[in-house]
Amino acid sequence: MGRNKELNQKIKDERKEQILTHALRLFATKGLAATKISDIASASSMSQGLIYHYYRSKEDIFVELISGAFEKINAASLELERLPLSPPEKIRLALETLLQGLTDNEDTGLYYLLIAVATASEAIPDEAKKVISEKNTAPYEVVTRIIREGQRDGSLKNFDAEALALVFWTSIKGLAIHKATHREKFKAPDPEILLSMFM
Amino acid sequence: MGRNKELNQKIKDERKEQILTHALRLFATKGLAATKISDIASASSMSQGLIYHYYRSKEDIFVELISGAFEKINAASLELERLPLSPPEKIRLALETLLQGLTDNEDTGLYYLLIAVATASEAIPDEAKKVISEKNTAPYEVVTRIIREGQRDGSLKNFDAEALALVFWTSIKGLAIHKATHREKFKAPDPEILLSMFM
DNA sequence: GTCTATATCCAGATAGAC
DNA sequence: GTCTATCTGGATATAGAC
Repeated sequence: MGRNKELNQKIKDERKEQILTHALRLFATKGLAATKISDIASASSMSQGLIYHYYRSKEDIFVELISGAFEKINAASLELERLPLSPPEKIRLALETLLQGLTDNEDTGLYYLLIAVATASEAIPDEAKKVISEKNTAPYEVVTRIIREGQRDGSLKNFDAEALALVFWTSIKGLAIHKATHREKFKAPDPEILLSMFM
Repeated sequence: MGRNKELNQKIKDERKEQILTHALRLFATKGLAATKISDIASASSMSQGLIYHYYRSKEDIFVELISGAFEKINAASLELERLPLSPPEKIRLALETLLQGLTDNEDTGLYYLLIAVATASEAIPDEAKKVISEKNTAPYEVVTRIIREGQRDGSLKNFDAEALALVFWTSIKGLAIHKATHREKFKAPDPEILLSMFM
């Protein structure tokens, strides 16, 4: 009996994962309001009603995705900060990884797109707004700290650190958005271009 | 009678302009699907039904705005190109003007935001997609040409010109999107930061 | 030209059979 | 757990009075 419960739970989790994967793509490319539950259902090869067996509402799915996106990005940011690398090396690694993620068509790109689209829109659930306002600052702060450190030892340019961090992230988001429409045609720019703002 | 007709036409045009102004702000901040006709109506201080006296549908308004946005931006791009300035001066002027427009809360910023949001979303009318695919490339091409010219005379850095133009515009759009959520708190970065990618 | 009232449609969410 | 059928609400768009 305990075994069955465990197995059922696992199946349930997989189902939820499946829904999330397809919802991510749809929300990121069409937005929350324009994505219908039936879109998510048919993308996930299940009936429209079945979605409600796993999630209470469309907004629930959206909020879970937003939370997950920030968790991943924030975890990656903190991980980057703790690597045994010099500030310029950290910035270079971050840019290379992010740009590579965009060209490789990884979910990463979709997460950035989702966040970009979500932060840009006022038409999102209050809970999503709360998540954004709570978790959106961490990546900016991490990059700001790395830049400050590099400026202290003279290895990074002396622009205002917060402004540089802002440009860092908004450039990535801008590229993610551009990629959304140009899918196969999209070619990420040479990381050296963006790097030249920092070093 | 001719006079009356003229006057009526003028009033009608003003009404339409009024609707467009408010629709621009709403579409740019909430997106097409999440913006209700009643939102536009109440923002424009008129009844919901009256909108249909001026426009056939919500999508019509959207398409007209998108077209107008591209016309303005494309005209500004071509104008920039024809100014009697050196390539680095043109790039500098463009960045300064664009960033200034963002901080000054001008409609310009909303136009960029609208375009960024619209190009990012698949959930827009087919006619809007057509307009985008036809008119979106001009600003990229103008910037590419300016960069090439600057590279020939050695006044601009030798990165791939198209990649540079891509970063130019996606950075601006990324900042426009960021500004959308941070309204009053938003402070545009020093143009020199972005400029350091070019010269 | 402008409003109010309403027809129509469509999407979110629920109920209940299997 | 999954489906089909249905309820319900809300938004687009229209009709008709003033």
